Amino acid sequence: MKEDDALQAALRLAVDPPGGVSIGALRELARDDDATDWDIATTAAHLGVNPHTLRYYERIGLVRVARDAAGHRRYDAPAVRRLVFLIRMRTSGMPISDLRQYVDLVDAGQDTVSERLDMLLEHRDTLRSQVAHLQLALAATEYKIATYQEAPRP
Amino acid sequence: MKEDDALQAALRLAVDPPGGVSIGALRELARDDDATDWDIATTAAHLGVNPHTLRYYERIGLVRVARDAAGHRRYDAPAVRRLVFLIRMRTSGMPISDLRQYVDLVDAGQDTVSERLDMLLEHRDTLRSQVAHLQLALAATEYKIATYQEAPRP
DNA sequence: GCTTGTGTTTGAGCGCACTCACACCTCTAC
DNA sequence: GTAGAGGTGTGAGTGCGCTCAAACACAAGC
Repeated sequence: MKEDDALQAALRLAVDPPGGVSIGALRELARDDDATDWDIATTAAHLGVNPHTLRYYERIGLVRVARDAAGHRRYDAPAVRRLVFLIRMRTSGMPISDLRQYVDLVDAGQDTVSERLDMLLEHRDTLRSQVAHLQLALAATEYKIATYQEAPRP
Repeated sequence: MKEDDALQAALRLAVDPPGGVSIGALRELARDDDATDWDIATTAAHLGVNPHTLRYYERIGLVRVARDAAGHRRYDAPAVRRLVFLIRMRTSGMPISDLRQYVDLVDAGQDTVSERLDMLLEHRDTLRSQVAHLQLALAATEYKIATYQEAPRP
């Protein structure tokens, strides 16, 4: 029981991150601005990815992107929102094949909602065990750091 | 001082993962049994990796492993402990090149302790921001799950 | 009008971390 | 003594997710 409290405390502390994701960018993205209309370089910069990656994602069918008169990509708010979601899933470990499957389900309409939900539930479980694994590694690393710091030669 | 107690507690508790690594195996590994003397298949099974991976790690110089009369690898407790450390670092995102560097420092003796410490500190920061990132993704996923679950068509 | 900058498509290339194929070896059990 | 399971070293192959190269198009500024 007090074991449990200590765990909670340890986890809460381990979670508190100096140097995480750019909050400003997230806020700006969440603003859901209907005036959003970015070129590929701007979009890539805001999302923190390579422009090549955005073209690649379009090429493999993860997003459809509008073009201007010159044939250049224009990213509006819905496109950016989808990309934010996709990139978040990707960078948290979901493979591209699953993302393909997911967007195919979305495109297939409302009757695929339960399948999508299943995918999300599964990804949630994956995320949870990833977090647990990383926290174990973090604790082990901190332990080793402590042994190095307290005794010059352990 | 209470830092230290918390660390001990965190370590002990963080080792207890819901849906994570095999506890039995960890306990067995932690037993630091001087009688440990496994063949490659047993070792791989306990560590949850492919035997090929263990040969690969040896090939690239991450570990040195003793042989029996037939030339077959025998993994004793120190070898297993090093592998546990290496695999933990790897599966928490440290690239092989960094592991190479780290073991080279270890092999170079005591005067490299501060460099090793720096590497560990850096990896700790990486781990912390990884955890933060995953928790953000987890929150986003749970939010989406909630929207799917509470309203049939959001 | 020509350079510079930014974009386009498509196919090819890359880096990482394994993972496998192959040819050979060495026990054990029958 | 021979089959079969499990090992060995080494070079090659694989899968993933980008990332780049090449050849071309347009638009603005000097």
